[in-house]
Amino acid sequence: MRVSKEKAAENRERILTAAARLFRERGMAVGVDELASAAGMTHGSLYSQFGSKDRLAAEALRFALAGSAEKYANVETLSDYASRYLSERHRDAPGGGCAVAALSCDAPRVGGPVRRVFTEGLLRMVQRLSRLRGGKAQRRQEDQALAVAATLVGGIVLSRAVDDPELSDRILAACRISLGASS
Amino acid sequence: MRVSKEKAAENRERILTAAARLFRERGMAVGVDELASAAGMTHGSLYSQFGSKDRLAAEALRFALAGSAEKYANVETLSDYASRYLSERHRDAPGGGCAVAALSCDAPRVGGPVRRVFTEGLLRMVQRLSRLRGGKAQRRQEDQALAVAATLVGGIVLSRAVDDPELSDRILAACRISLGASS
DNA sequence: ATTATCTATAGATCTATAGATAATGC
DNA sequence: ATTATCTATAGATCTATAGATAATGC
Repeated sequence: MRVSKEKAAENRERILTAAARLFRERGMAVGVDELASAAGMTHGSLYSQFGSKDRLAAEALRFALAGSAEKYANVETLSDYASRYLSERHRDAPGGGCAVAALSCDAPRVGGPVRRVFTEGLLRMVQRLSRLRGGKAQRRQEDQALAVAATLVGGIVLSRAVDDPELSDRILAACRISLGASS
Repeated sequence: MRVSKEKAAENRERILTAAARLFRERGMAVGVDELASAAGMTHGSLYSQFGSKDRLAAEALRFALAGSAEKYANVETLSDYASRYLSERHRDAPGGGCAVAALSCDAPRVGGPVRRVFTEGLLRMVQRLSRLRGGKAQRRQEDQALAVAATLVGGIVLSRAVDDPELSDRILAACRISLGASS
């Protein structure tokens, strides 16, 4: 049964919202059927809108990255950025968190568009970080921002990976301190 | 057809060797059938030896981690460690490289034994790193080593994830410099 | 007429198990 | 007698497609 253009666009956004969460929580291992039912639809509909799981993943990733960029738009210092990024809160909510961190290990294993969008997302993050830095030469700033991004992503990824909560907290704290955040 | 105890142990090691490589290359997404055939066996045999895919994964991960620990045993400075860990060579050979980096995103999604072994592997890496550091208080040394490990893992993971070779090289170089390695 | 959605299903693949086979090790 | 391995298969799940349905938008 066909729905209105309006309604269809709304459905599309509901799919993207659900998919952005599920892909971040479970990586590419999430199934199309679950993606569809999480958005209250059947997978058939999802295929007629996106064509393939990969294309949906690429769009959902773009959607997720845009949301994160917005969240960090008003951060003014590297210390603030690190405090927020390397927080227990961020660690415990991967479905709403940084998609670069969530999909960093899946990215090399998937092809084409998803990887492209991933790379663009990382670059945006690095450019944001490099602007928080002091007034050195721009190329040098960006290089430093790349290393900062590695510490951020590595820190949150490892804090989620270990099965010892105390160690997990310690990882976050150590990375925050290493990046000059207060605690 | 039964084989000798000797031959069976040899087969077991061949399975572990193949599995350690495949799990690092493809994460938990690799299938039991492929694991078996990469070791020149059928999956039935693999099940009678390991019981489940998860148990095989845990053993293969332990095997992979032991191999990496050995590789870095004779490294004497953090600078050397970083130069080797964050090398193009390591990036381009995930199947033989650090299993902590290769499975860091899968770890939070798998349960029990695999995650346990992963955590132990990270701890061993951190202890190794903390001993390369100067003579500060031990706890503080370990905290710094945690941040160093995050930069190492984040750096190699991101360098593998992006689809731009030049950017990939830049990530590695920036992290090496950030950790005090020469180039 | 167009099209968003659903139903049904194909075809592949995945983990796991049961039972047969055949050589070892007692 | 034990057991490492293989064959065959169960049962679930996965991605994808074809065709029907029914409401929109012209």
